[in-house]
Amino acid sequence: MILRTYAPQMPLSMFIESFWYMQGYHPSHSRELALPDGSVEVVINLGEEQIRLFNRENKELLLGHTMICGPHVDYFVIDTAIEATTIGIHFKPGGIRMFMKEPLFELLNTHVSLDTFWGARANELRDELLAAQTPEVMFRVLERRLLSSALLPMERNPSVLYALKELPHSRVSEVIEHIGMSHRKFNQLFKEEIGMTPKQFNRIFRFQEAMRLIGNGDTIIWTDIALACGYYDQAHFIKDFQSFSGINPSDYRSISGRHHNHAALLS
DNA sequence: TATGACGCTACGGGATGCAA
DNA sequence: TTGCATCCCGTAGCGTCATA
Repeated sequence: MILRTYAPQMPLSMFIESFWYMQGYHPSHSRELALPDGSVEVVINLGEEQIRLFNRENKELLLGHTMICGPHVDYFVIDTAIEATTIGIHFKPGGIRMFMKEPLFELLNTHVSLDTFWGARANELRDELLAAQTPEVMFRVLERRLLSSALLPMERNPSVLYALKELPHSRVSEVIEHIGMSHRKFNQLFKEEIGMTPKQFNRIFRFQEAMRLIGNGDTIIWTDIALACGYYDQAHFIKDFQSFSGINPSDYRSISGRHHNHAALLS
């Protein structure tokens, strides 16, 4: 399998975590659990077949060759059999707002074809990527295309940036009080920019932190993981983990895959 | 259009039980 | 002892409505 990643330069780095390219990923399992991380991803399939996913209710979603994976607080399932060659843009929380006018909460827990928002530009981008010879050239194509389509001025809302920094270890009410907005106004702004409520973001961040610790640890003591991530105890940690992933932490540890946000489904 | 008041819901704190 | 599951209760978070 070939996997390449690239972190774009300023000013794109304010909005985008990384570009990635994957070729020849043929795992033994046919489906993969994708766990919520609160961010948005654009995925472009460079192969022939359409992108195929399944939501939490196991409902099939066929999405053509390009899609936006909206901010998720739910898990979904990827059909790995058709994911032969793909390239993607991993946005920072709320980062995609620089490239679309619509409020991000419309994309919560959804996948939509990229052309819904980008029109003909979506297919033009895919055509240009198909013509590129190497992943490095593709990354430059993405960089150039995104820079030319960004909404100006390229800057982020300071209140939302402050909240993103503080929410993981502060109460929502404290953050809102410091910003000096009414809770309703701030929640509306946060949902438009990030796609979910401040509390949902807080919980997702903690869930992500737990998965990172599980991935890094040789011997796992679940109580330690729970406390380190800010859960009151192991019981609440498990409950939260199941609500976000549909599986319990020990199962996750035994099936976690190519990335801590992905886990192989064996049946 | 923004905000205060209010009520509902979901989450967090705490306790406990069961199985391996 | 550890991991998982469930329950109860108080309250933070969030949505709705009325009002300025």
